[in-house]
Amino acid sequence: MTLSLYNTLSRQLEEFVPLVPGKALVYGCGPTIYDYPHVGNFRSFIAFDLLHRYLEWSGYEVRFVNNLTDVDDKVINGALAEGISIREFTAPYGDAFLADCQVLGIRPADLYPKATDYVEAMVEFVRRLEGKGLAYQAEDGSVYFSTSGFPEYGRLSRVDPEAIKPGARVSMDDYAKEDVRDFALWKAAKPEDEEAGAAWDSPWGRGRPGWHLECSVMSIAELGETLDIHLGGEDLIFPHHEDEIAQSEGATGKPFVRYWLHVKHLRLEGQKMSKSIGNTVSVGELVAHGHEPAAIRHQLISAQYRRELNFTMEGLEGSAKAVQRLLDFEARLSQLTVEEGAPSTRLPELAQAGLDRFREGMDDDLNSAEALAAVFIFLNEANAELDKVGQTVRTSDRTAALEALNSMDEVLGLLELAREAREVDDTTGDWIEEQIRLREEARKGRDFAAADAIRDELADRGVVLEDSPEGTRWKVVK
RNA sequence: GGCGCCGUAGCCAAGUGGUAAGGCAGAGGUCUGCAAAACCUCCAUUCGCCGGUUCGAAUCCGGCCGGCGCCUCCA
Repeated sequence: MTLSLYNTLSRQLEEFVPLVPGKALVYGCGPTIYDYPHVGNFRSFIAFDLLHRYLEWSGYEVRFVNNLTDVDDKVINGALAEGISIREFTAPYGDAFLADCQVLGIRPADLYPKATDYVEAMVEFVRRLEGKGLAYQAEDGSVYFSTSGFPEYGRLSRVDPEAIKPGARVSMDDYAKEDVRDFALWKAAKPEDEEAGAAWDSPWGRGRPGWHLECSVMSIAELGETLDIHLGGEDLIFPHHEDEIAQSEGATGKPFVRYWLHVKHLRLEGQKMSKSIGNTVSVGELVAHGHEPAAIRHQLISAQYRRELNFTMEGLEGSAKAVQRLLDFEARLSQLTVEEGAPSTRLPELAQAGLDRFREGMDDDLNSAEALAAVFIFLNEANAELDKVGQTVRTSDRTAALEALNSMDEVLGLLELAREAREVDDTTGDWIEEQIRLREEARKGRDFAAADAIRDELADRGVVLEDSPEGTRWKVVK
């Protein structure tokens, strides 16, 4: 089996065949940093991360570029409102995005290009389009893409070019362009743009790049004229990605992107999450309310990226339990007693079956729900096997089980986050061990009230004790 | 109006022609001083509704009902 991806361009599942064998060039449309990101945004970025991780897991050499859009209308308006430059205005939002990425265990991209660092290349790009007769400067001083020169326009979004006519939703009044479908490549600077530090010199006078142009130029600059995979939220299909294709292919004459993947928007408690409804929730807010990052990540990957997913607080509680269960399973495996001569178990066979099922799920257009199920089926069967065979197993059996679990987690990224959240410093660890010793003495003296008091006190601090024939274990719970 | 998606148990969610994964919640049991963890058993004869195709459909086709997205800044 090989990886299949649903390509928005063909509206079909296609086998992933990269341009250069063994390598994958991936571009993710990142956030416009005009505000703090919310969990809805992170459904997309975690989907990007799943692809990033899975490609690497599958042996591809991946170059992953995730841009930050730091100049557009919203950025400029925000900067003006605060009386600062766009650079000052966007900095905290860009930092917040990267910080939340780290909180959720998103593997860093190879590069996070900012649009404002590529303005020269953007100007060059527009000149290139001009040279091909695909760009014109209108009376308002802005430069537009000439859609009529690109017959393929509309192929991605399947919008009928003829259907886009001036009407209720698209007004021609505000524009000097020749055709409603034409879009700005370069916007002539207004006094406000100058004030916000969002204007650059160009052959067409002072101005700033158009939003769609930014992604085309950054992706081509960093990945080449044809890239393998371009990611984004479903809202970007039209017009953003449609326009990217038109510009890019218009300029280069080459296919721009081989696979277009779009992530479905997240719902929150059954409702669309949006700033206008006022129901957005940030990662930081969730964490502040005691929800651990691993649980947030779990819920965000509990459905495949292309399916509807309803993010709920109830679901988050369930996700936290599921994460704890993974952790308990790992702890159980780690604490097994190993002995070379121990009887063989079904562990290696179960581990292999789990990995196979996991791969099958992920190969099927990154079906993370299926991949997650594979992990839990393995967990259930391995636990049952261990209940049967007891505490002592062969070294190779334990290793097979642990390696399978951790291998799957290299893609899911849940255990690594959960472990991190439960780290305890040595002093605290020693204190906990001492409490356990005191409790053990009380138990031996059959003073269960004293023993339970110690256990309760630890529980209040998030430390749960588990008695077993091998002694008392402790764990941190979230 | 145009393009598109979805409707599976209390909740979340796989499965897209061969007789319903997984997670959470719930009930009973084993283990335990009691717990915790784990395991065992149970928890949708049924997949929005109605027709059709088929030996066979949650899966294909048609109709209806319901929910949602994009078309406008939005991951």
